[in-house]
Amino acid sequence: MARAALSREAVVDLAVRIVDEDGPAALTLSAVAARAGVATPSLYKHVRNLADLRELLSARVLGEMADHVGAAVLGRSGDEALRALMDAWRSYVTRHPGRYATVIQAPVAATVEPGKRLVDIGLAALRAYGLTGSEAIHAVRCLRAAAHGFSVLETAGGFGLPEKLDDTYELMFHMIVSGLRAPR
Amino acid sequence: MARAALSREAVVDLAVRIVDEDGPAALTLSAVAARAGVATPSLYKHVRNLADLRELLSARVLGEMADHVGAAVLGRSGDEALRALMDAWRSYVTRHPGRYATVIQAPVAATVEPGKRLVDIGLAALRAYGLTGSEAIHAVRCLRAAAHGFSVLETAGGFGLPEKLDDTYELMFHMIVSGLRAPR
DNA sequence: GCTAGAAAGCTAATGCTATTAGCCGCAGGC
DNA sequence: GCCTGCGGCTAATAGCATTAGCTTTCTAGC
Repeated sequence: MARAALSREAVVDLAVRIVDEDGPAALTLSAVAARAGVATPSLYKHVRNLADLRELLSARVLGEMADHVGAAVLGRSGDEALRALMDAWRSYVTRHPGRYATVIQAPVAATVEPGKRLVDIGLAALRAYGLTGSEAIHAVRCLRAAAHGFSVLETAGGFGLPEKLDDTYELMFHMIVSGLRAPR
Repeated sequence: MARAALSREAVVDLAVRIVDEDGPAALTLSAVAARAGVATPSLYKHVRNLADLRELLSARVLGEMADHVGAAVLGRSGDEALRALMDAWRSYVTRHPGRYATVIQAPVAATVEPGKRLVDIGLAALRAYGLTGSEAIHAVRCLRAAAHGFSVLETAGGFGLPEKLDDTYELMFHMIVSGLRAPR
């Protein structure tokens, strides 16, 4: 191999920093090249094109989220596990809004693997609720929808009303738990 | 006035058609100009720049959504009103995924007015639940988070699992109603 | 130690995009 | 009938992604 100054992984690292610092709109190959101290076309030796980089970045971020959320749920069960899952999701998005925004507008292709992991983590968190098969899948989807919807609300500024988002979060969590407990 | 072939409104009309047909990424001033049968710089007579057009488009779409959702809720109350609100939100997004995707990645500035209207509609839909002041705001936020989260799930393909999204939707609605009824 | 080849960089060039500057013609008010 | 401004135009600039083809440099095999 020639000078291994750059690599596929290193390029994604730089992309992460860019979306962290300047938001997803700032993710251009020029910006990455500038940070790498390299001419723009050189990046094509590591990445197919900009769309490819975006996919790799999404996969990376979703993988990180799965790690973070998975670690939080580990060793807990019942309401506590559910709480840990939602809290972890929220805290990841709060800490890395730029990364999360990238994933949202991502193509689905590269994110299926970490996506499945997140589904499994959700299923594990819900184990104590005694949901079977499809019912569990629907519940996990609701968790995902709630977590995502709330995250967008929080990072977008939530209509700018003075009410505390923490309280909204509590209500949402209450809705989820009530819905899981109450018979249909 | 000279030939009023084009106008601010007409430009936004064309933008709507573009995101409908080719998605939000296809919204460029070139594309709009091509549809208008006009040179690209001519658009600057009607619109400040691309960002401005995106803002106008977001405002338009969110206004449409408020109309659609508002009409659905009108004359209903209780669970029925809530149901109508969520159904209308979902159906709008399903019918116009491109428009909705545009709003998501919008700046907040131009969307505050229709956003407030949507909040008011939500408050009206929840009137029968006897929520006071801040509690009602939190509930509306939860509705918005749920509707948005589910919409993204639905338009993005929802992990590709075989379970019917209609059933997920029912569970989510059940969660909301349970949470609103059950005491905290 | 030498050399062949590939990996990883480079420059040049193309084409698309937004955006600005400045020009021209027509319509309506005086 | 003239003047003004609106709404179009062309030309030009600059940033971006992407491709082609060249060069350098390291490494592996001998």
